[in-house]
Amino acid sequence: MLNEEAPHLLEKREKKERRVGLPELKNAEKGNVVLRFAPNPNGPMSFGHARGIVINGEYAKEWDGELILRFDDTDTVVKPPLVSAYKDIETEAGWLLGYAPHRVVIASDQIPHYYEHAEQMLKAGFGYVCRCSGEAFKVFRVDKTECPCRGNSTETNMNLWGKMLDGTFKPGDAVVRVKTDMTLKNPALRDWPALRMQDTANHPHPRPEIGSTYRVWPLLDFQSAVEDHLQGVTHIIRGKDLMDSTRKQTLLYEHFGWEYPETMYWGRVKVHEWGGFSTSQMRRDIEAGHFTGWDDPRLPTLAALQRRGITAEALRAFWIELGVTQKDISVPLTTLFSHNTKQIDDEAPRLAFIRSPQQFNLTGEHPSSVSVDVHPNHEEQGKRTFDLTSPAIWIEQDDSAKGELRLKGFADVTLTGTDAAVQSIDRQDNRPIVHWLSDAQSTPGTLILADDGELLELNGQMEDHAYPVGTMVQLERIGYGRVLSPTVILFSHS
RNA sequence: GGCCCGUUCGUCUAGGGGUUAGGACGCCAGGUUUUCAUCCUGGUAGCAGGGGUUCAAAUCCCCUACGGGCUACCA
Repeated sequence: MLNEEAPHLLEKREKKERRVGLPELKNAEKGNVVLRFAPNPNGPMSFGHARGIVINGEYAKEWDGELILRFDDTDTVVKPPLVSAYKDIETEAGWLLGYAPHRVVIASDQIPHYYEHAEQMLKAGFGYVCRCSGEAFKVFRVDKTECPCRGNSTETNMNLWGKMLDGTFKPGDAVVRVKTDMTLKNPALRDWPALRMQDTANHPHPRPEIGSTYRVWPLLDFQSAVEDHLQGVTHIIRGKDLMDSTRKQTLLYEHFGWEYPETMYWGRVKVHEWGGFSTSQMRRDIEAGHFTGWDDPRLPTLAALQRRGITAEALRAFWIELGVTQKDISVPLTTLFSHNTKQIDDEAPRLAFIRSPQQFNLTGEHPSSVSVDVHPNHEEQGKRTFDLTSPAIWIEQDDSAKGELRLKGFADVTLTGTDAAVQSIDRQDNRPIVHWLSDAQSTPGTLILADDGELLELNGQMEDHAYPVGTMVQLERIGYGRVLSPTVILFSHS
């Protein structure tokens, strides 16, 4: 009866299930999904790029689809590509994804295709060569009036196009525009520029195989639109700053008679601990020697994060959790670190590092050696043994001020002068438990930490170990770090 | 100036007409632990503001405020 009177009351219940993971991909067909991630290779990737790779990559995996890594390297003057970045980005993408991108496309290799489509556009009459300056055209755009070039005949357009190609025109003399409608409500869409000329004689494309070969280059909206069609992209997921780009490209797709892919957008992300870093600025700062390189731990690059020991799994979990909301957000790095802790803690061997080490001499009755677990939750990882036949031990200065201490895993001691008198091997009271080292099993070492824009090198006493470079360890009572050498550890996070 | 997008616990996120508004991080309390780690248990706290539609609004509409973006011969 309820079913007849008020069916909606019964239907509601199942809608309450909470979604886990990424939202549903609209109009997706298993095995027939093509996504792409399209960075400008003007430097290695930074934290924000990871979102593009992770989100697109996860959808590709989920739908048995393909992920295209596309280098949008069509500017040689304002944001010139960095030759080494192509390879770096591809490697980093593979690391982050856990699989190699299915296809790699380099826009600068595709120029002939873009020319073909530009000519097709000119011949079909939905594009024209515009000889107005940028400033002059801005007036037309604001006033909703058509520029005189808009009325060019096909012959005129083809003639002018030829002059762009053969170098009769110089950069700034002419651009190819897509005819939309100068009265469109959104000024950003009015007869937008599709191709322009670049001074590749003085600003050759950094890829030697391209160099100064082309004078005419497509702009992002045109290049991306044509390439997405050529590659059969079905879904575009990118930042919402490109929303108007979608609208421009949709107008072009209508001219060509193509169907525009499904789109999704994410909002702007700021990381509380990092201000605004731009790839171009980082590149200048590195070249000026302000940073040690792209993997300088102070930098928000993927290389730096990887060097610090942030795992690809943690990065993926982090971005998947943020999803694809269009909200502009500001997230703390601690969220990423929390994901990372979950990834590494179970494996990370424990190690002692004594900051501001003070040496004491053990006195009183005690065993000649003591063993503690490599990992408290995993006995199978073995023991660390400290030889105590020689009395020298190390304790952190801050701890030594406390006077009465429990040396972790060993004994209760009382500090007097430079003596550490063993009072009891068993724990007798609730005095503070501190980490310590025997002089015999330790050497001077360094803990490097990136703190508030500074690179600090903390010297101290490092427990001897044979872990290979790259091992993530947990420094007792300090936090996680990555082994850079037997005596140097790069602090990761607490 | 024009146009576009957004606003749910401190932070991030789920939910998109009827929910005790769920989860994660953080924080607090307790437990395990010879690390201020990990792990477990519990607690804390939220629908930007104002109108409207509706029996019913966090959810739909309008306005305002705030945040972000585009309007480049950058991507």
